[in-house]
Amino acid sequence: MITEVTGQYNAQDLESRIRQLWEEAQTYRKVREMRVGGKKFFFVDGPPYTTGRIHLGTAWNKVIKDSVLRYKSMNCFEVKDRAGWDMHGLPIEVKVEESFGFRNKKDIETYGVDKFIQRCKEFALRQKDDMTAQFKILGAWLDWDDPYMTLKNEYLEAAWWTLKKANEHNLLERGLRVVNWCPRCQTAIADSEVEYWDETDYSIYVKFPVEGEENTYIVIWTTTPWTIPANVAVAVNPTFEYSKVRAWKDGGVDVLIMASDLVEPVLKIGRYKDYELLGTLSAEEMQKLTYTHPLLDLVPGQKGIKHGVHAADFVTAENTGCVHIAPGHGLEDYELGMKKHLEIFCPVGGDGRYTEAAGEKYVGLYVKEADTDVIRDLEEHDRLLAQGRLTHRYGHCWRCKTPIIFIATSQWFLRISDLRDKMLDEVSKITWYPEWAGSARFSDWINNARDWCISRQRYWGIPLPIWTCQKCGHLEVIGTAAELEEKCGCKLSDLHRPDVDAVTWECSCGGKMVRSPDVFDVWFDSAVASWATLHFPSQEKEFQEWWPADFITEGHDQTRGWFYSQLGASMVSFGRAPYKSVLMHGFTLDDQGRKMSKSIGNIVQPEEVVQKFGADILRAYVLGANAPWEDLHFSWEALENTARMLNIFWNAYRFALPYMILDRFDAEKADLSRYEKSLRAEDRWILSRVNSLAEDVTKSMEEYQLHRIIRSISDFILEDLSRWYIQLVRPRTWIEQDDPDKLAAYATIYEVLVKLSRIMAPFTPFLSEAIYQNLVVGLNPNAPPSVHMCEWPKADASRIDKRLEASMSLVREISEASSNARQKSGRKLRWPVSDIVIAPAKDAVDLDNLEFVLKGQTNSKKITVLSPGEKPQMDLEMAPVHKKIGPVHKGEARFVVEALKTANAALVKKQLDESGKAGLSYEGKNYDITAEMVQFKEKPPENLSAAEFSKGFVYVNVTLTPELESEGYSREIIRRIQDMRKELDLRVEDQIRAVVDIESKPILDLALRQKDHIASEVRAAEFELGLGLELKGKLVKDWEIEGVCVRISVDRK
RNA sequence: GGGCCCGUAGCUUAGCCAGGUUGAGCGCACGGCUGAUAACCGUGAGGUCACGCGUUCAAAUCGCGUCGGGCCCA
Repeated sequence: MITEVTGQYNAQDLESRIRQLWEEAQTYRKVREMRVGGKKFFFVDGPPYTTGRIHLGTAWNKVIKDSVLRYKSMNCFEVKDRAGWDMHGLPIEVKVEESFGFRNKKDIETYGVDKFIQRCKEFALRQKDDMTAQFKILGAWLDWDDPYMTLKNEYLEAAWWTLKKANEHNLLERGLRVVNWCPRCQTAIADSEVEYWDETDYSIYVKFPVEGEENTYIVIWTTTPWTIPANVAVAVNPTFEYSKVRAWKDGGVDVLIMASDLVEPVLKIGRYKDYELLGTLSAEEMQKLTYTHPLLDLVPGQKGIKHGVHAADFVTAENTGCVHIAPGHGLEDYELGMKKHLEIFCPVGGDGRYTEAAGEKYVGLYVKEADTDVIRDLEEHDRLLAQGRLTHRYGHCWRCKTPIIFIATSQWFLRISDLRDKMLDEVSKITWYPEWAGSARFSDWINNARDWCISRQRYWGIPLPIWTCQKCGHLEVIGTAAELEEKCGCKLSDLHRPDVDAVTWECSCGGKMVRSPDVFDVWFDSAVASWATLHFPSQEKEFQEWWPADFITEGHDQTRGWFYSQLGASMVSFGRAPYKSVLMHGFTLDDQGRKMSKSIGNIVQPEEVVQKFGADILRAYVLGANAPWEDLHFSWEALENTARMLNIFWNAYRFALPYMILDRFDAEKADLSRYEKSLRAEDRWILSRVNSLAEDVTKSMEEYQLHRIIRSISDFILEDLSRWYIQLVRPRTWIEQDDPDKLAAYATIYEVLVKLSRIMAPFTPFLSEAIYQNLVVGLNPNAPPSVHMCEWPKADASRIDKRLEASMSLVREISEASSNARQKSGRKLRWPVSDIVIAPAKDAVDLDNLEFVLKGQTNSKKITVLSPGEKPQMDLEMAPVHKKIGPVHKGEARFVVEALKTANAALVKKQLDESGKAGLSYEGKNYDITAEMVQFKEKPPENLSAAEFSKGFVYVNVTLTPELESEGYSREIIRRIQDMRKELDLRVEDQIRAVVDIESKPILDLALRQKDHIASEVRAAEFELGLGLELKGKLVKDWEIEGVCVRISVDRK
């Protein structure tokens, strides 16, 4: 049985009710089970990091995922949908460190690595549970009971296995490299973990003394004075010309060498008064120079290093055109160093402090704080040409925000750069939404791909499964726990540090195999998700059946993140991309397009939105606000619009229920096929529209044009269903007997609502379910018990009638135009008009049996459609053309103009048409005019009010007749009695007693003509209409109709 | 310096891939409707579709360039 719903759409109540229903009925599990054996759809959830709180962006992300998966499931796909969690890495270490007040690695070691790891694990698991609850509130149907977690042994093995593969493919390498280094976390960090923002640093110009030339210097510039002790070379651009100048300043004279184009600005900065050019040097000649380190006496490590000049393309025409090279502290420096066989000198330790190699003056100093010491020493050595401050973008550790430094360290690398071309090839095979996400953005990123530093000198992560022999250097990469057991004969219950650190065995050379103490870069964890989630490598079956993934979707930040890391890991192990299609979505920003951040205080929590509006409204909003790949500017106002739209849908649903219940609507009556002959044109129209909607949504969904889906649905609900069909169908629901016309309307509404609930199910799953439960399960206990078990409603082509749809939209336009015309002449819609004339300009207007609809909606007695170009009889207006009248009639011109005002325009036109001239008279005098002296304009006659529509004009005849007036007054009275019924809170079927007293006799007479009609419309069993009547009953009210006082009393019978 | 995206009414946006009258919502003003009604409808004001050049019969849409914003890289 269908139950009546009362009150407004209350999303919170509805959603908690549905959530409970799903839980009790195990709906999610049953939905997934029923699709087993269907075509496979392998989705991999990009694992959110277990921060404990979801934010709007993660909410949007999961809503997209859920909508796609629900859609696929309704399309009978067997969906693989394990949720995933990214649980290792520095962010959690930092959180745990904070909770204990730890400041560095030593504190952790003192506390105990095993306990620290345990805390990290507990922390991650707790956060995961919190976040799961938040995602569930959104209605995200993923497999929350069995998610993949990067901290599980099985998952660790997937990473191990992958590294082993990389090694087999000769893509694993240990080497000295300059890496981004966080001196606080004391670990290498990936390029993608570096955050840039403005920082003010020193900007210094330094003089490097040229060997063998008195008082002569090469001038370099740097923003990192602390790297000067590590300087081993100078780079120059091979195409530049350099100058040697003698320059004077207070207290001395120097010979300086720098790029010719930069001499003047540099000397100005150095406050030199004057200079003379001594000669120029080519880059070739520059390279013959050698120089002495400016702080040679302070830095013992510099002894024995030969300092020369080298050519490098990366040198730009900025500053001095001579670049300070410290291969131990810069990426390009390092590469140049490798190429030119320079010393890789790095007198800085992992803690960011100088080592002994930097000399006793600097040892132990934190490099960022040593800048001033270095500058002072350069100054004392007379090697400082100038110093200043400069604000520029500088990299920071994304976790602890410490400015990073570059140092040369020994790390493990995957040789991704070797795979660049193959990767690009794979990228082109993937389907990207939007297309440019792959062809432009991602390809560009891959073009710049460098080798991937996968080692981190930390604790909470997947341990590197690399063991090396302490004696012979033999290297083994272990792929699984079983393999490790075999090697060492021991069994580990947990593969994390520190237990795994203790595992050793004897090398064939007799030496000891010891694990490399590093852990994986956390990006490597999620990189293996697509096979780890299939329990590979511990099981192979699932992997064979499902891999690679059909679909993934993440934000555009993942271009350099998960899209990339997955591709990299997959290339080294499988030589192909691990996913077939990618939807790249945007970021959630605030309403002004700014990032949501704590410092601005503009963060919106999804929880807050759900509390205020409910999950469905949040879902519909984020899906529909804009194209998925664009950034979403969150707006509460827009959210309210979405809420309004769904509320109207709710009202539309609610509208028919009382009538259906009253008429004992049942499964048999709901069967639309019984009414084929009784369907009205408007019924066929809305059925056509809902099927067109299914077609449109299907098409948009195939292209992941999610915003278009919500837009189509919203248009359908507001325009077609609420504003139009329900208005049309209303009077039919008031018919009292079991009339086929009424039943056909019910069946139509029923069909539309049921279909709509299915179309909306992937996007607003709660609301759809609630409506489905009532309408479908309520009538038919054998129906699928959830809307999410239904099949996706394919468009029924036999119901789609594009001609009818086109005609209806014309009818709507004409109807709007006629409202417009009525408004112009002050004729309310409640008052009928005798006729409406439609005058198309060019194309014929095809009303396709909708004349009846048009009559009803325009409240008119007759509709006339003219042929294209034809018009109703028009009044003709004339206007004088002064420019033409003046020269001919001269002094009497103004009389001609006066004459035109009173002349009959039609007659004048006739004369002009026939003879080319017309005679006018003014105060007894006659004037002749020619056609050019007058301009004619057509004007609708007084009784016709006109308005334009897309195909021409609509003319409404507003002439009143007693019949029309009588109807108008009766409708005024009906409406007021209905209003009073409402006030009395009467039920639709209740009968009343009513008395209407009208103080004006003529109007009373008009109303009396419709007395019976009024009585039946308001269900009045007793009805009096007259003058000076006694008002009796519960409710008495005075009204004013068209300036006349009307007193009405209403009471229940 | 390079790559990508974006720039449409006061605000938020659709349309752009596939060229053919810029469409909506919010807000504002006026009017209407009333058996869904703490709703709803109509009308009005408000647009150099960032700017310039080009292709074309035709450009918000395609191409080139400029400016502004964002993200990423260097």
